[in-house]
Amino acid sequence: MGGPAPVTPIPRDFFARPAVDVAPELLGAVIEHQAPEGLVALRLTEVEAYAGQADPASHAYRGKTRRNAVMFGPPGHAYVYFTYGMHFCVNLVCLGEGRPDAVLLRAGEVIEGEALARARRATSRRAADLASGPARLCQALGIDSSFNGADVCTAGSPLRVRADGPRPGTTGRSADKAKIATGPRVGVTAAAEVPWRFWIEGAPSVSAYRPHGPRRRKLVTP
DNA sequence: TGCATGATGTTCT
DNA sequence: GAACATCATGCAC
Repeated sequence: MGGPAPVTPIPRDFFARPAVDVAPELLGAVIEHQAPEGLVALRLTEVEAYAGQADPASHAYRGKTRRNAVMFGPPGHAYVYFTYGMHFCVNLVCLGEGRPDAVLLRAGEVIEGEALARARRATSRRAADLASGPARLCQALGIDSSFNGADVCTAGSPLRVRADGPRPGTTGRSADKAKIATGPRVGVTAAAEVPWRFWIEGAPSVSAYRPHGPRRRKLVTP
């Protein structure tokens, strides 16, 4: 008795749809990681949809590989990948049944466990920067490759996603009332014209879109 | 305040 | 061998 409050994750059916439909509805939802050292929960403020094998920017575009195998599995699981030699990013698998849609979690605001999130991200001075970016979000939550394939729809799972219920006594910003904006995805060159990035208008944790120029390769003269 | 660049390793061609 | 769904830093103004 008197244990932690029961957690009701979002039902798996919610994810059994195209990522483009799921992504905007995930804004305002809460992802939380119950680690041995504590709990960190954050409200999602920025996501991107990746439309499986029809989307040139998707990791699943070229078919199933060892890395993206989780995307081809059942919906409601986490697809965690390692990139740029030092960062993790996390997606939530949608559709399923061999249709590898996914939603990339790009940013969120910490609503529980801020002390732990700050400890994990010593470089962040501002609270809004704790999970402002896909790799920062993973770092704040303590997500690494061991969470690849984790089920986020099970109450007992250390990593789960729940809808943001009404929160009496707070400002209660929710996706229902907040304005949702859309735009091009960040850091992808393929299908750059598709506005499949969704964020909560005005959320301080959302990083501004940087139309960064082409990355100049290191000039190597053999 | 804003941009240019190095760090660093896995994956795929 | 090259690309990569990035981040933090350093320097110019």
